[in-house]
Amino acid sequence: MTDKKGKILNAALELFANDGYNSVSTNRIAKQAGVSEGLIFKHFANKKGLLQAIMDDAERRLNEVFSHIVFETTPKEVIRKAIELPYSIPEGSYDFWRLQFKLKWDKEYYNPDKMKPLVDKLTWAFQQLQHDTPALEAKLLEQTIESISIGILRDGIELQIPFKDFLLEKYKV
Amino acid sequence: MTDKKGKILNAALELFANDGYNSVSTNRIAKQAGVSEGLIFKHFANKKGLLQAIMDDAERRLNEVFSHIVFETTPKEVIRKAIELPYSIPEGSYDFWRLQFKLKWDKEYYNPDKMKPLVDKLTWAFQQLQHDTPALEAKLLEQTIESISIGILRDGIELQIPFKDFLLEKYKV
DNA sequence: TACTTTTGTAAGTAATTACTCACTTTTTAA
DNA sequence: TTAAAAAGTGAGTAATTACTTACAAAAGTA
Repeated sequence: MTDKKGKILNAALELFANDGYNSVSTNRIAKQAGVSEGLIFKHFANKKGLLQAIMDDAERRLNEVFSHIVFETTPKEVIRKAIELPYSIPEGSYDFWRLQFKLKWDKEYYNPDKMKPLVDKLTWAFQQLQHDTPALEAKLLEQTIESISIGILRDGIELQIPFKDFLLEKYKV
Repeated sequence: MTDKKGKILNAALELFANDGYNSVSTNRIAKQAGVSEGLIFKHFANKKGLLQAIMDDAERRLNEVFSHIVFETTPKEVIRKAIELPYSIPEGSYDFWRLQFKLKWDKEYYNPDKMKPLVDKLTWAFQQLQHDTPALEAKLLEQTIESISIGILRDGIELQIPFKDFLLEKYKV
């Protein structure tokens, strides 16, 4: 039980995240995973299927992340947890999330509705707090959270730390 | 004087912006440009040199864009013009700017200092306006402007229109 | 004019690509 | 225990890749 399928997935994830899907050959994935190239095609129909397997995980993980916020009942807690979101990404999953953001530039995988549960909940929160344009406030905060996430995934968390308290104070949460 | 060099550059720009550098073959570029593949290598040392030629243009264009803001003398005008920046991107140059944002995920071309002139000027503006943490305010606004730009380049300007007045009002400019 | 340089082409090239196939080893289950 | 299924290998393959080269047309220049 050496879980070579898992080794392939991990190798592909790391390489795709760092160099991009098209820059990574199946040969390189096999070498990094320590398996024969043929095995990749036993477990996944083709190279795209390998990427798809990674992407299938993404929706699950994203909803898991959102669930902590969506089930929150007080508006201020919703906003606070949303701001804290990027800072709670485990370092071990940086590759995974960096790949997700990278693929947002890929027509095939870009889906603007992925963030909808978060935006909807934020809209609700700003509505509760009597904001004039809750939908715009929500979208703005979502974009800010995404920007911070991108900063963390690209340059590490240190540079983004000051933003946390700055935002918590700005939104008074 | 058919300017085949220009045709190559335009074809490469469009294809790189839409499909990504690594997904586009020199063969495809030549076909799109209506030239022989060999001519690409007469004008540009190699495929990377072709991308580099496009990138060389970027710094010039970015500084040109920033110059309108940097020479502004009143803080409110600086902030207002910064917010209006994404909305003034000419449609004809969407491919160009989309490629720039896409390449931010590429270690070879990512340079966090590219936005420094804008951030510096915004910091100055918030300082003039007596903000407690002008550097953080500036970085936040810069990120917002980037997010809006990305939204425009990816999905078109319509969805981002409401943000313009929303932000101008929020920043009271 | 003549000659040199630049611009252009078309047919190559070796290397790499995603993927297949014949085969062996290991695991599962009746 | 045994047979079938699954996991795994390594040597293929045709197509595509970035790039070269030999040569022709056009443009610049004396």
